[in-house]
Amino acid sequence: MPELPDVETFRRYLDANGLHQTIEEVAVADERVVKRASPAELADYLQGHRLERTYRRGKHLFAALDGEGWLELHFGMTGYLAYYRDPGEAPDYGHVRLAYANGYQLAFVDRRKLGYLAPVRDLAACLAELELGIDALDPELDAAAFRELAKGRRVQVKCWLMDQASIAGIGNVYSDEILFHAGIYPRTPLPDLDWADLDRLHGYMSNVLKTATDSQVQPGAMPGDFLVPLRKVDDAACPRCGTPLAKVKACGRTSQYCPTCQPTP
DNA sequence: ACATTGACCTGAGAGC
DNA sequence: TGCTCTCAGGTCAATG
Repeated sequence: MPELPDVETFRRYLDANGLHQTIEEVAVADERVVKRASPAELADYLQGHRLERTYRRGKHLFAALDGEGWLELHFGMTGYLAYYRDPGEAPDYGHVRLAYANGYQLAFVDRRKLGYLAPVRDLAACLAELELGIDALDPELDAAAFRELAKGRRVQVKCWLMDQASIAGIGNVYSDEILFHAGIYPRTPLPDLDWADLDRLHGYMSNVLKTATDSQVQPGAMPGDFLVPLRKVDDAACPRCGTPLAKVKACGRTSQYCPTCQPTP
């Protein structure tokens, strides 16, 4: 799940549920999802404090502690948050749990353990170290800035969209979605796109990411011309033209596309 | 520079 | 039913 729309949805979930309450206890069931600290250090870092506000850059989520410091949350491929009171509701694979003073728990759930939590003492330094580019939905990333970022790059367009150091937040699923709406074949070299192509791509990037976020990343709530709900459907047809969708490897990832709407150059 | 592959992890789903 | 195989929405390092 966790591309920009997913992480933005998690951010709103955390805003609605996990802020402004004192963390009484931190339980780490698997230390592999704790980075840059031992489980004891993380517990020490959080206990007695509150999370006060959130910040998201690309696929990375940060929660500010009261006083100094932040908590970083990265969701890997299978991570999400669960806030609950009844222990019977505790999800499987909740590798880290924050127990709040109000009796609720916030679990960091990650079946494959490719995500992590980490204490962050200096947010600016952390962002620099992660080498994250501008957030894909940052208002400053207008069409002109988008063209500027593409300048000089010779990668395939899908690789570029997924390059977190260039633009942060787009992964395999939403790069496919964006390229589908823009009518661009995923393996097209970036230099083959003209300004009109890049402007169109930029427009659909914003549009697709906002639309997916608005639908809270529920495939059933997305517009009828979205590919996301068709990802795991065998023999799916293009929602626009009915051509059977095809798959191709790009950037080492399986990419779904419509051979008619996204012709190979 | 760029593309590809394997590793990190582990479960879900397909095929036998 | 149970076993084996392949694949999965993210990154990173190593290799061509």
